[in-house]
Amino acid sequence: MQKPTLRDVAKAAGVHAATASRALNPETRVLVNSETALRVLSAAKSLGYTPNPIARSLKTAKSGTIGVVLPDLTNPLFPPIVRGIDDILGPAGYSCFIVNTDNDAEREQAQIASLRSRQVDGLIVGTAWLRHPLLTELHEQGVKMVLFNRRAERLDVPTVTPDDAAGIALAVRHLAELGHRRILHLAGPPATSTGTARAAAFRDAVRDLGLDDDPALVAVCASWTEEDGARALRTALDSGLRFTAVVAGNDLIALGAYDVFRERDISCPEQISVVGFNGMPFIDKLRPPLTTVTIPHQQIGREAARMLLETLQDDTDRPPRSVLLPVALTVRASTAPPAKA
Amino acid sequence: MQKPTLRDVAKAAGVHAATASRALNPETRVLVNSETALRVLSAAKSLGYTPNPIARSLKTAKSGTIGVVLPDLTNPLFPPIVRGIDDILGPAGYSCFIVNTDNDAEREQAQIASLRSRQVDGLIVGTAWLRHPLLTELHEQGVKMVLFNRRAERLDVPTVTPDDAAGIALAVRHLAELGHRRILHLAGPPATSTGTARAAAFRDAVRDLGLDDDPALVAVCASWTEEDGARALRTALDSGLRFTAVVAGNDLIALGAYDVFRERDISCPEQISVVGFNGMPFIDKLRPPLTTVTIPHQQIGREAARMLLETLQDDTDRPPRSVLLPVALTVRASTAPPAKA
DNA sequence: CTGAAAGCGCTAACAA
DNA sequence: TTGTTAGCGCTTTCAG
Repeated sequence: MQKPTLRDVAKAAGVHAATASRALNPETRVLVNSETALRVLSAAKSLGYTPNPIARSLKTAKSGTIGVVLPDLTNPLFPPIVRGIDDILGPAGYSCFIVNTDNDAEREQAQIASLRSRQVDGLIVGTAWLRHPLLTELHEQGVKMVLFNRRAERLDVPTVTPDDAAGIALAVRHLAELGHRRILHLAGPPATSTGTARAAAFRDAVRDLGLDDDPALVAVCASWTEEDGARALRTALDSGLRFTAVVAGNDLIALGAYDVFRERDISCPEQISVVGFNGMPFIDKLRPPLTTVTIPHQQIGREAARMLLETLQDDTDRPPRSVLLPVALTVRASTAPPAKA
Repeated sequence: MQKPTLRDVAKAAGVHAATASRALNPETRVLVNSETALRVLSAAKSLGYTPNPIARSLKTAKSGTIGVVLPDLTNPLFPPIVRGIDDILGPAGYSCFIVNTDNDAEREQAQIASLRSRQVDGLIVGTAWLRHPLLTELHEQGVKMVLFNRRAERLDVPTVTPDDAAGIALAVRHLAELGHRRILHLAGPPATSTGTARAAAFRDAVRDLGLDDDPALVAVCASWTEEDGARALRTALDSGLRFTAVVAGNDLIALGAYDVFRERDISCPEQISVVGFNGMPFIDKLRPPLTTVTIPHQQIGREAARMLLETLQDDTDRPPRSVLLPVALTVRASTAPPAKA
């Protein structure tokens, strides 16, 4: 037995396919006699009819699918965000394609091309660079999109990010209150908004609190990874720079710091304190449990999804609003007062 | 300017749409004069033509999409598997929809229904229960699927799992060699193949090695979570049961054990050793770093994807083969010789 | 080897 | 309020 089609339902209800279509679609149901509609609905139910979204898409030029563009799903930051996205998009009738760019521009281009060829209705993008020609071009072509986590310059699209500045301020204040005066910032790549925003916020906080404002106390990591975090910290240590605490650009960089501590027999927090950023799952179980700035992962996903839905809904090109989500400092055992020198 | 269609390409190449279609499709290209084909190809390239998979799907009744069914993407076990799946399916021209069931039968049914309505060509399922009426029914309806991680009874579909028995044997032998004789197994739910297989393997290993074979030394967890792992361990401890080591059904259960150790000031590995299962990301950074049975996550995904592709290819209902992937014991600091009593 | 024609399942004018 | 008609973009017989 074949899967029943709209025509089968129509025949069973004794109406034309068009009428059945109208009756089945909540939007257009008002156009149809309610008795007829009921007849169609019950016919559909008894046949076990489910509409074929492919056929609908072909007609309407809307696929009911969304592309989610990530650097790497394997980064524990993203799964909760993806869940958040799905929590909103699923009930709204959309499904997601997830692609990984591995921070590679070419791969990103290919992946997004593939998404577009699948006729996704919109994009939720977590891979933005400050300068991002590809995204700019897509936006100019009218591709609907929302950015999350990172922003892009000169790209007027809705954006959902954690409150980077507030988070860093919390971290620095916490360390200052513990008595630290020389704090190293392991900054993320300056090509990302999160990298620059957090670094800027760090300098601001240091000045506001009257701590040692030494430019050497900002070390830049080439990527948001353990490896590059470790590398930057090693360089700082080797240069003879003195500091008693580290504010890492994110949790992975903080993990890189942990690796260096182990290599060099530095005890944390006794010799050096560390604060992370993001509140990745399971970092409460590390050795030592990581003090970090917790961001609302799921909520970032939900908010981004909601904004995309809005964007898809009204065609009015009203100025995109952007959202800063509140963060909180979660104090654990990786921070303590500095050792009395 | 509109996106170019096949007809545009055909017109530009001075041929009929049908010919263009044949030329563009590698499968049918042989049917067409190679000069003509070249003309079509170059026309396509210069117009920037990309085929519309929706239209193709409508005609061919194949969507080029696959459904991936997980308990919860947020469980760190799954992202690497999903990457593995994608690594194979992407280049083969497929895209994935990922759904989360949250171990809820109703939700699973709804999610799979949604996948089917999107006309997915096949399913890669990581949520199998030993008795799984829904999957059985789908299989009877001819839905193509591959199971991974967990198996289902009386369901003749290809399956990719880690070698549970070998892994548990490695874990038990390791502990035995350290000198442990009374080992507690925190078993996963017996409704899952992994739960029963690992528990059975545990009893076998204990007997083979001549360790204390006390039935009380297998405690069953209600789910594969930290909470239920902790709960089971607390009960065992409260009952006065004596043991010097724990083989956890998986890493999350092992994490639950860690929580109990902290609650009760039990030091690991000095008082109790622990071995996990799965080799989740980041467990090397726990306190203490977890000794665990490492499974080849990405490879599980890749293998499952490959098997699904095979299944989709030949319609011959040849008996499904199943694959056991090799595992390895990764020894870290959560295991040590038992304290001299 | 290529063209003509039909149709996948649905929706959106337009007419009645 | 309902039916008629046409067509989304592609593939696939069937002729030629």
